[in-house]
Amino acid sequence: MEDTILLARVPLFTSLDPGNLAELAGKLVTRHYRRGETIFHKDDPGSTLYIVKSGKVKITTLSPEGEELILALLADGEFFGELSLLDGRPRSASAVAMEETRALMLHRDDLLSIIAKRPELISNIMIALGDLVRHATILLEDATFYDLPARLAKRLLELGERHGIKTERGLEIDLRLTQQDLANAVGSSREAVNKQLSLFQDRGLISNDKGRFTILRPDELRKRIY
Amino acid sequence: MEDTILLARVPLFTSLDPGNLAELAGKLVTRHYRRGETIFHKDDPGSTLYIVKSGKVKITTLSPEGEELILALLADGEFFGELSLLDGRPRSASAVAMEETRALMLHRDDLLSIIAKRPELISNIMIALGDLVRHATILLEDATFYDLPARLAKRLLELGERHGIKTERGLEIDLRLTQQDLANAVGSSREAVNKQLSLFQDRGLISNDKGRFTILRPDELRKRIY
DNA sequence: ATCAAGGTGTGACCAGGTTCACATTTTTTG
DNA sequence: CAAAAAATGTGAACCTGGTCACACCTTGAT
Repeated sequence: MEDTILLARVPLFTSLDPGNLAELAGKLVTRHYRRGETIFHKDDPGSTLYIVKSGKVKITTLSPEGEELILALLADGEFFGELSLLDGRPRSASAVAMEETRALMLHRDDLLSIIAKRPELISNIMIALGDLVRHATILLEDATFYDLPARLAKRLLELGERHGIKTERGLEIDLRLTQQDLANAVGSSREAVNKQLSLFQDRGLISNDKGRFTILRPDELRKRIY
Repeated sequence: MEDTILLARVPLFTSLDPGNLAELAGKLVTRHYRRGETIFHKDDPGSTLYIVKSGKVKITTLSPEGEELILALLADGEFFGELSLLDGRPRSASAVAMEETRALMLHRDDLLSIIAKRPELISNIMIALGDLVRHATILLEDATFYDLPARLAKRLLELGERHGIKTERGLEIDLRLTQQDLANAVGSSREAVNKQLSLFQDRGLISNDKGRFTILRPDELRKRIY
């Protein structure tokens, strides 16, 4: 079963052996989402964890006026929704499919029953929650300490590390991102991001082909961060 | 033992019975910190959780240029340092005593041995970590969506809820805060905060007596948030 | 009680970024 | 494939906050 292979690559489940993985895989259901479809809404109750099989998902919150803030961008092999599963509180953010997406759903009870068998899992879970705290803290630091060029450079580099594919030309970010998406990911306006991207492009630091960015000179981009 | 009484009020340990609490209390050591003393530094390794017995503690990070960002302000009965204890990674922020402070120290192994006896604790722990994620996310939303007057009003109201003492005049925040502290807590400059505080004061929303703020009209302050 | 260090109040100036307003191009979908 | 919807590029005007520069208070140490 291919799901077993996917699960084996999920950091949460590294400590499981093939038998556990197969058992776990047996409990999972795959769901499909269309481009733009909301997987769950902020403030909804929910106790499911999702593992992306294919496609891309953004984790977002909205301001009172409806502006979007992107907290994370996820691709296959990555998971989300763990927070509400673990602490039992409502969703802290929304999850939206950015393209046709398939995801495995894991329910709280199924996770708990695996934990009962393999308590070592708890340490992976702590690390996963810790990552959420640490990531959110870094985003906050970025927002308060850095100006737009720095934040944009930093975010592009992070996306390159997380979603990058090495090509002859550089590191291609394997996501289709609009300028509005990028603006929502750095907490700025679409226009300002457009102008800053043009500057980066003019200087040959990045290139863009129909929403796919390539980082041409990571070293130069990194210099813009301070 | 008075420590047992303190422990009983810590949310992490609500599910423990008096026997467990007494046993736990036996393992704890009290440490003293002077005003301004650093309890731990960001990026240090560390696996201790601290419970404030008396005094006030701020949790901070620094920008490359040395500007401070205050992530949280803690008073007695509150705990900090749980993140590194739980995920084993270095400290994600620093902790500094804002005044003469006493805190109980709990080591990872001691917590683990209690968990082994009372596994229900794990759910409290998940909630504690979840709170960290949710709090950091809200700070990020504030930073990206709200302007200075709104952030300042919001932070003052939050401090009132968390550290407030009801008096005849209003809700007094039981912390001595400089304008610089407040600026660091809302990600702004000391001067801008000074001016905005003056406006709030002129309109009778708050008052300040030697670093102790009182919220006189919470309803009016709340209106400034949008 | 004195003086240094730290905190506060305030104005002038400046800059990064927002908002608005379009023209143009690209992508999606019926 | 055509029309509609989204996304991009760019300039002008505005404005919130940051920085700088001081004067004036408080507070804390000795």
